[in-house]
Amino acid sequence: MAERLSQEAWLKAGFRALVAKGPEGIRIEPIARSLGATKGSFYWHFKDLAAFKAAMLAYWRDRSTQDIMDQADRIADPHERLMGLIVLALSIPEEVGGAEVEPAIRSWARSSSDVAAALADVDASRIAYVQDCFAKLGQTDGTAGRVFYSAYVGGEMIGQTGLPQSADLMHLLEALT
Amino acid sequence: MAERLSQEAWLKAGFRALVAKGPEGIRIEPIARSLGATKGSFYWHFKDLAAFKAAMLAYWRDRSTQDIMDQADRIADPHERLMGLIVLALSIPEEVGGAEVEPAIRSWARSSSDVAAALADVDASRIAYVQDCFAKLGQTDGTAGRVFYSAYVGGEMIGQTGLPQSADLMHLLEALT
DNA sequence: TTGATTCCATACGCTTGCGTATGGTGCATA
DNA sequence: TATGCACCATACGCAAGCGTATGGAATCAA
Repeated sequence: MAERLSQEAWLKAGFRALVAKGPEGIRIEPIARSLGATKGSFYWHFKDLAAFKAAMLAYWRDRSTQDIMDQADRIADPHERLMGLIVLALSIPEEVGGAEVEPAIRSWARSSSDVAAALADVDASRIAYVQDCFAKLGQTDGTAGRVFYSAYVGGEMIGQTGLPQSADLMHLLEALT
Repeated sequence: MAERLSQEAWLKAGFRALVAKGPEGIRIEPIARSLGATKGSFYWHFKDLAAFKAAMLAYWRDRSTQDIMDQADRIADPHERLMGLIVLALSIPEEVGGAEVEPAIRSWARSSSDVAAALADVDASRIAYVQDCFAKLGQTDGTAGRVFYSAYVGGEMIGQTGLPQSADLMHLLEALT
């Protein structure tokens, strides 16, 4: 733990703290200790705590929206695409904190309007994307996408993970089409 | 704001702080200021911060589980009961903080294992109750209850409130039966 | 080798909140 | 009216974290 640290190493440690302790866990000195470093390193890489949090948000946003949709876009059939979306969304790589990150960010959004705004954007674009898939399947009333995405988010929040959740979502997908 | 304060007044102020600022908003001195009082009053009514948080948790737990189910139990028809449950769950009285309290508690659970345990219990008993209603409607595979409750929780977290959310849940109820 | 640059540790002052100790005020009861 | 108790304010020491200032080690260039 004594080697040089990069910005990204700090950011990942920030997400680890966020997941483990919640938004109030994002504190400079405890994170520094978890890295075997001190504040000196932090203030070299980031201006202050606000800049660090903004960098975390940008880091998460870049990797959790467009990436997944780009992958899903390669699946032609809308029904298959929705099923693929479930798998993709539930298998977030561990390097950005795994599936626990998103509920943690959803918590964080409650105490930061910046995070709330970013999350609202992400939610809206995801819902639009899912709704578009449902529209191609003949569901035009506009509720199916929201309901399906709500079930996904709710499953995340009640601690359901992995196979059981994707099975439930598959079941819901059948019921909605 | 200069009159005598009760335990309940402190608890309600605690929930207001929780909703407004998140779990880290539950701090003695800021809450005291919001009440126009000082720590002296707090430490008369509560042993310390941990006891205060435990009291908040008990307060919420008592009012958000059994109460709603008792009311719903008075509706005989399972289908009508599920629809009534939606209305009841989405119209939490403002005196305990309104519909915002539950997402806030869900956030809080991420940083406190006590809260997480209480919330898991509440979720489990609600899912069991909803699933029982679905069972009476012929849904015996056990996923409908979880899916329906997930959609409810997800709608809460996405920031959907009031009429739109209940309309979506009604729609889902039709699709699942 | 020497100088410059990058990266980090240490030390300091400041603020905020926790918990305690102690004194004061108003209301009840005798 | 006097006395006791319930309720609260004030003041203190303590700990933790933020941001800054400054010096030192490592690395690369010239």
